[in-house]
Amino acid sequence: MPITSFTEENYLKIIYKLSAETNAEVSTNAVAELTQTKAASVSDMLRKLSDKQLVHYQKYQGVTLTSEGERVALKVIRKHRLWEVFLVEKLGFNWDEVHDIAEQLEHIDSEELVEKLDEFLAFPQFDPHGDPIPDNSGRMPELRYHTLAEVKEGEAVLMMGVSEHSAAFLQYLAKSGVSLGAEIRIIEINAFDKSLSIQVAQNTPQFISHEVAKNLLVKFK
Amino acid sequence: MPITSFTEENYLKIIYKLSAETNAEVSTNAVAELTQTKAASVSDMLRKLSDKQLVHYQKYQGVTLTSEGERVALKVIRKHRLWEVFLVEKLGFNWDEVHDIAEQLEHIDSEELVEKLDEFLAFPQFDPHGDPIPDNSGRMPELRYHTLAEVKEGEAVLMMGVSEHSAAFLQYLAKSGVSLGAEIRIIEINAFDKSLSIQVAQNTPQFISHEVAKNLLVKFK
DNA sequence: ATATTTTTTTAGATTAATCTAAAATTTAGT
DNA sequence: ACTAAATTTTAGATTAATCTAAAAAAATAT
Ligand SMILES: [Mn+2]
Ligand SMILES: [Mn+2]
Ligand SMILES: [Mn+2]
Ligand SMILES: [Mn+2]
Repeated sequence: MPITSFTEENYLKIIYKLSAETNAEVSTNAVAELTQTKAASVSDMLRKLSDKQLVHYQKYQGVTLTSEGERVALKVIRKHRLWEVFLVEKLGFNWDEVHDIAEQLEHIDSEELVEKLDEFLAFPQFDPHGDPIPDNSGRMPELRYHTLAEVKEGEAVLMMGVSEHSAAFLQYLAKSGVSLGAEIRIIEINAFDKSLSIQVAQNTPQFISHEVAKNLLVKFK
Repeated sequence: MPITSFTEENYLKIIYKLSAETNAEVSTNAVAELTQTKAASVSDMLRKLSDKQLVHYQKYQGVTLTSEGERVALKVIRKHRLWEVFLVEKLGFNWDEVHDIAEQLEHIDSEELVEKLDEFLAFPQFDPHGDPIPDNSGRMPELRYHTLAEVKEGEAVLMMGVSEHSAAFLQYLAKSGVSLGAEIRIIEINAFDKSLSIQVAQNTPQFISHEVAKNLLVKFK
């Protein structure tokens, strides 16, 4: 009954994300990697989404969303992030446990449900990972955060989000006391491997790798 | 990843319901009517469910659930009813608006989600239509309610549920002030067509048809 | 500029769930 | 007990989403 299948919605969401990262046409292989399918399957699906006017697609030239495709993608992302807030705020899940469940809930088809859920959650602006939640017309703030890897010695910033969403990474952060809104001060940066000593809130300083720092989104106070 | 598809789950739920009503083998046509498919499609699916050991099925002899099939069906019914409670109690939906949404939510696959939802709702025993919610091992109370059509003139009963779940019927009841727990007194029964005059709580008496009375589940005080 | 490598598309199958039309079986009516 | 009617199953297609292998196109490297 909905116009788009679960599968089509997942493709649109992935094309949206890749396209937002690069601001360019998305390659068949890039989509195949994220959908966990083969390039041949992606080619088939792109032709189909193109027939439905959800993507602009020229053979061998990559794919971008049409405005209708983007509208659908943003609706799915809105639902995904609202459900994540519900799971964490209301049901008590940890932020590393909600992704797979939200991956299912994002396809539930009911406008009224989304609007009532939004209201029940008091119209949250961000999901548990700091990602902005599109409003019901698809708008969301352009966030211009920095990564912790860009911050200089001695400076203090606020933790605003993550750019890596794996459970392993999120669990590691939780164990390290790094949560949304926490203050992080750079004590020292190792000149050799760019690893850092940081202080989270008033805790004792700890070491983190450059790799970790690159995936932490922060803003200056 | 789950062992059963949405489609298979819907078939199992329907076989469970038909089989609970009649205490006998369920016919192919009966399943076809509720799944909104053709008998040929049902035959195919029954063979498949039988291969998966979820139903006992002998060609031309009807179908019943195996204990594993019943376990799966009860899990789906548990989820359906818990989500309905959530939609009504937490999100403010009316009891006639929740069925189609729960029909989707019942297939979300996460044990932890169901258990946390149950806890969040304070372990409800009944859904918004008075139907009992199976516990996490599939047990639910055998309810021996009567229909309002069996009650005699002058007697008063408590409204406990409905056996018809259409939006039209539920909206009609809501407009008539008939909700779960309400006291209903039979003022008069028309000897010709068995229509009744009833008083709900302290409201002014009103007429309802025998057909309506047959679909109201009540218990004596 | 041509050859090699990489990427992408097409061709041809497969699986799940459905359909229509025809055949088989069961049930019901005399 | 037969015959007719109803029910159920099978045969053969169709659609969505996927795959592997082969062909085509684009990108890269000498
Ligand atoms: Mn998804
Ligand atoms: Mn998130
Ligand atoms: Mn369902
Ligand atoms: Mn219900």
